[in-house]
Amino acid sequence: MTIDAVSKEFDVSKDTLRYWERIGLLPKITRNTSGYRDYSEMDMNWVFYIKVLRNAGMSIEALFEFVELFRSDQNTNDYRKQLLVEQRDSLLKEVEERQKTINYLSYKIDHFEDHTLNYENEKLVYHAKDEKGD
Amino acid sequence: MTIDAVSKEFDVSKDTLRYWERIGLLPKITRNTSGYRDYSEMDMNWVFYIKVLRNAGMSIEALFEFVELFRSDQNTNDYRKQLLVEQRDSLLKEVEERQKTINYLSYKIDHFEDHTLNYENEKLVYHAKDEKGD
DNA sequence: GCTTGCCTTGAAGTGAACTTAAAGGTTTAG
DNA sequence: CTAAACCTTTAAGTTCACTTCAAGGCAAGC
Repeated sequence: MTIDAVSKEFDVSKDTLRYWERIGLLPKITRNTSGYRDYSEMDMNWVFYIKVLRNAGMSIEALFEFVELFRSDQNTNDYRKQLLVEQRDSLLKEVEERQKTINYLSYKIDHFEDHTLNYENEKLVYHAKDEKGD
Repeated sequence: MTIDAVSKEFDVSKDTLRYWERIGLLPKITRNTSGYRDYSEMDMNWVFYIKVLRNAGMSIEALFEFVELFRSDQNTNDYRKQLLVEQRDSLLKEVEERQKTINYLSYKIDHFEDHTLNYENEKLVYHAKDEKGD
C-alpha cells in the first residue's frame, strides 16, 4: 500500500508516518523499485496500533518500550497480551485521574451559589460525583 | 501570601506561577514595598482553578477564553456558572473519547487469541466495554 | 558589613511531537 | 517532451507549556 493510501486509511499525515518510521516506532518500510514506500499488512497493523495508543494519550517514549518488547521474537503471545493489558491499565489510570478532577469541578458547579469562584482551602479533595451523601 | 507559600499551597512551581501571570492567565499580582509578589485571596482562587482545569487537561488557550469571560464584570453569576458547566462538559467529552479508545483496546485484549496484533480493517469502531452481547 | 538565600526581570533554552523547507528523482496527462 | 503532481532525503522550523539563566535588588543571621 502506498503512503498516500495508508495516510488516508488511518487518518495520519504522511509526514507523521515518515516521522514514526524515522524514529523507529514503525519498522523500516520496504521501498518499491522507484524508492517509494510500500506498506505491508504488518506495517499497517503497526500504524493502526500506534495511532490507537497515541489517541489514548500514550507517549512516544512509552510506545517505544511497548513496540520493542512486542516485536521481539523471544516473547510469547501470552506475554504480548500481558503487555497490552499493562498499557491499557496505565492509560486507564490517567483517564481516571482526569475524571476525578472533572468530578471535583462538577461538585463545585453543583455548589456554585451566589459566591464567585473560591477554593476555601479545600485543596484537591475530590468529591466523587456518584457518592452518596453531600 | 508570598509566592513561596502559594507555590507550596497549590503544588505549582514559582516559575509556573510567574509564567501564568506573565501570559495573563493570572491577573497582575500586587507587589509589596520590596517589589515582591503578594497574592490576595482572589489571586489564590485563580491559581487554584487554573491548576484544577490544567490538571483535567484544559489547554492554556482554552483557559484564556475562560478566565477572560469569567472575569468580566458585565457577566452574571448565572453566566459564570454556565461557563464552568461548558468547560466541564468539554473536558468530559475528551475523557470519554479516550475512554472509548481504551475500551477498544480492551476489546482487542479480550479477543487476543493466538494471532498477533492485527487491525482487520476494523478501523476505529469502538466496542463499548459494558455493551451486552459480544 | 558581609554572606547567604530569597526575590525581581527579560530573555533564552528545553522537550515532546510533529511540520515545513529545500533539493531533487519519478510518474502521468496532454 | 514537458509540466504538474507525486515521491525521496536531510535538516531546519514550529508549537505548547513551561524552565533555566543572567544580572541584579532585598533581607536575615552572624
